[in-house]
Amino acid sequence: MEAAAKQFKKRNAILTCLQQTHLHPSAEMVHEMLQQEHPDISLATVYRNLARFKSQGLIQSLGTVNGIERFDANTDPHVHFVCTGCDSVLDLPQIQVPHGLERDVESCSGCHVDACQLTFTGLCGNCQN
Amino acid sequence: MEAAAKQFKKRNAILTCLQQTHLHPSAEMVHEMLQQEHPDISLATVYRNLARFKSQGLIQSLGTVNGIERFDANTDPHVHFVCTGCDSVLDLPQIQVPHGLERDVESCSGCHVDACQLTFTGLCGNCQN
DNA sequence: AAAATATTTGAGAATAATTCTCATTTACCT
DNA sequence: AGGTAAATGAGAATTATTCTCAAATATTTT
Repeated sequence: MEAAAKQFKKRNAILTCLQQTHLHPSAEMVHEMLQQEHPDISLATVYRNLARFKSQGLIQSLGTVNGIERFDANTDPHVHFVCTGCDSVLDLPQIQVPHGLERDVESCSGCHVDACQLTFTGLCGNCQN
Repeated sequence: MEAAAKQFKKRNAILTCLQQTHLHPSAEMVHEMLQQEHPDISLATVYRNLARFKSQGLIQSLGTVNGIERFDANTDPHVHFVCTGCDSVLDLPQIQVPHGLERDVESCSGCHVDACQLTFTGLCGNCQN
C-alpha cells in the first residue's frame, strides 16, 4: 500500500467511503463524510468519480430519493426500503428477488435485462412514532 | 358531462392524457401531448396537477429515468421495464410481484410499507438492433 | 533525475428539471 | 350581476448535476 498509494488518493477515498457505509449516500453525503479525511476534496470530484464508478459497474445507483441520487457499493441484486419520512434507505437482505424472474421478463417481452430493482417505500420504525 | 364540464378542464385533460397513454410520460411529454387539445396550457400547470394527483394517490411516480420523473395513472402494483437505450418504459403485466412480500418486509424490518416497485432495466427489442 | 506527457482535481460557471410567485382569468355561490 | 375562491400562465427562482479550464499531481521517456 506504499508504492501505489499516491495514485487516486481521493478517488479511492470516495469508493472506500461508499463501501464502508450503509447509508446509501448521495454525492453530497459522500462529500460531507470525507471532510475530515480530505477537507480539500471538491464536490465535483465526488460527482465525477461516482459517475465513473457507476459506468465501471463498481457501484450502482438506486435512483433518486426526493430528487437526489443515491448510491450503493453493493452491486449484488438486493432489496431496498426507502423511508418517505426521513429519506433513509435500508437494505433488506432477508427479502429475496425471486430467482429466474429476469428470464421470464426476457422471454415475455423480448427485452434484454441488465438489472433488476425491488424497492419498498413507506415509513421506517423511527418515523412511525 | 355538460354541466360540470367547465370545471377543471385542463386538470381533467392532464389526468385523462395520463390514463390513455402507455408511455409513462414525463411532465414535458404530457405537456406536448396536450398541445393540440389545449395549445395554451402551461407547463407549470402540468407540473402542478401531476403533483396534486400524486399526493391524492390518483397517479404514481415511477421515479426518474435519466433525471426526468415519469408518471403512471395505473396505481395497481405492477412491474416495469425501463430501456436504457431509448428511455422508454414498458408495463410487464405477465410478471407478478410475489404476494405477501410486503408483510415479510414489515415483519423483518419493522417498517410500514406503503408501496412496492419492481423495475427491470436493460435494452428493449428495438434498441438491441 | 529532469523533461514531456497524461491524468486528476478545484473552483466556479453553465445547464436543466422542477418549483415558486403573483397577477390574471375562470368558475362557483348567493 | 357581484363577491369569493380556485386555477392558470408566464417567467423568475431554485437546485442537483454537469461542464470548463487552468493548476496540480502522477507517469513515462530520455
